[in-house]
Amino acid sequence: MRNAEFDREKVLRSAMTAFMDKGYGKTSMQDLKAATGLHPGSIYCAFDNKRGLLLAALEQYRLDRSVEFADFFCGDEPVLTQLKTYLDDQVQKCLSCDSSQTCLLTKALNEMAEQDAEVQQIIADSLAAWQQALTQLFERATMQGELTSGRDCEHLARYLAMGIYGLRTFAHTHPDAETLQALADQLYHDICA
Amino acid sequence: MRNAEFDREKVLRSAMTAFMDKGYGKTSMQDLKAATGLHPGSIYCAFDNKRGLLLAALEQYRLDRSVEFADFFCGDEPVLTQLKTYLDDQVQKCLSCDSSQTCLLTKALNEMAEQDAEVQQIIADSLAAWQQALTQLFERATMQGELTSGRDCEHLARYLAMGIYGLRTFAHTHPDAETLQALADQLYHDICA
DNA sequence: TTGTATTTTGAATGTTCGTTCAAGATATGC
DNA sequence: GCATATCTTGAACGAACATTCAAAATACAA
Repeated sequence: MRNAEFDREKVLRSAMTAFMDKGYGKTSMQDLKAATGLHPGSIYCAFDNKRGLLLAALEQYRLDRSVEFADFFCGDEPVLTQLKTYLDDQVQKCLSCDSSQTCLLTKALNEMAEQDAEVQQIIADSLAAWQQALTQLFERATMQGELTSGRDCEHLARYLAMGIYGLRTFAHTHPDAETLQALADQLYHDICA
Repeated sequence: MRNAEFDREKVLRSAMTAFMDKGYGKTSMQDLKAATGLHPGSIYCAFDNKRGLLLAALEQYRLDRSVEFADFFCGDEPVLTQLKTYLDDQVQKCLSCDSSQTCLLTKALNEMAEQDAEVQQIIADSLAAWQQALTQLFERATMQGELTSGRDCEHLARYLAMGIYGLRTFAHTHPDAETLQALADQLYHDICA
């Protein structure tokens, strides 16, 4: 006879950035209360517990990133041109100071791998879906003659994923634009040339 | 009038693996007591506090890795052959199930970046030293004609570092030998060919 | 307007944490 | 063998934590 008052997506996005800021372990319920505007009881009512909120946030993150990804590759420019734009955007995200631009999936993966098998599996599934989308991208590029045929698209996708993971970690110690852009450029070159 | 009874290096290596297992935040003093065999009071006496123990462990880790690195590149084979061996060993470490083979530096960096500036700086310094060693490797390879001259050795080193960072994260979701080896092989090829 | 099912609220709970400290143990110098 | 400086021990501390719950508030159906 009464509906929840809060906006679920807004709450989840707030929780996302809170988790990205401090990591899951160091984000207290007080932090989450401050970030989401929800009192502890409401969080427990809606998401069971802190871990449930993380799971929901991970799912929302996957969704948001999936939409963002589609936007990058919906135009009618050559696929590889779109990929270059995508990579440049990754560099910009690495440069951004605010931590809401880091990847929640890899952050949580690094923090909780081997501690919480279920969370690890959920993250692995999301990352696998991303890699599959990258694979389809290279297949499209091959079909349109942008890539010499006969190349292993799945391998290319994995290599690109590895490069982006590495770029993110690298950026933690070398957050200057020139260096990161040079690395991204070489990565693009090694994959597409 | 009385010396400490424990072996400092052993204690630090135990603490290292404890931190690598659970991460800094989730490793409790009880865990550290169990891992090191030292009672809380002794830890506080020797390292001030939990954070001090981390700092000491990070330093020991840097030292250990530095020695290990030198061992890989002390022979008289071609530098690039040694590098290939080094990379293959990285793959093996990624495959190893026991978490004591993960990199304490990147693990701590991912966990504490932007939360503890001093720790971040110490880690960044260690990683920078590693990258400089890689740079010198490429310079040696160039001088010995294994690499076409005129290449930017610092850029090569950064690219290799990025690749290894990425390989580690990638391994968290795809821990199979073939895939990782293929990525490492391509990384080697892209750098040395 | 009234009744009721549901949400919101925030104080209280029990647990676990990092840290401290005083008492006990022991190696070393005399 | 005695004295003493140092280390070891582990119980105890307050703070912070995730979680619970009963009371208050509120939207909706009738």
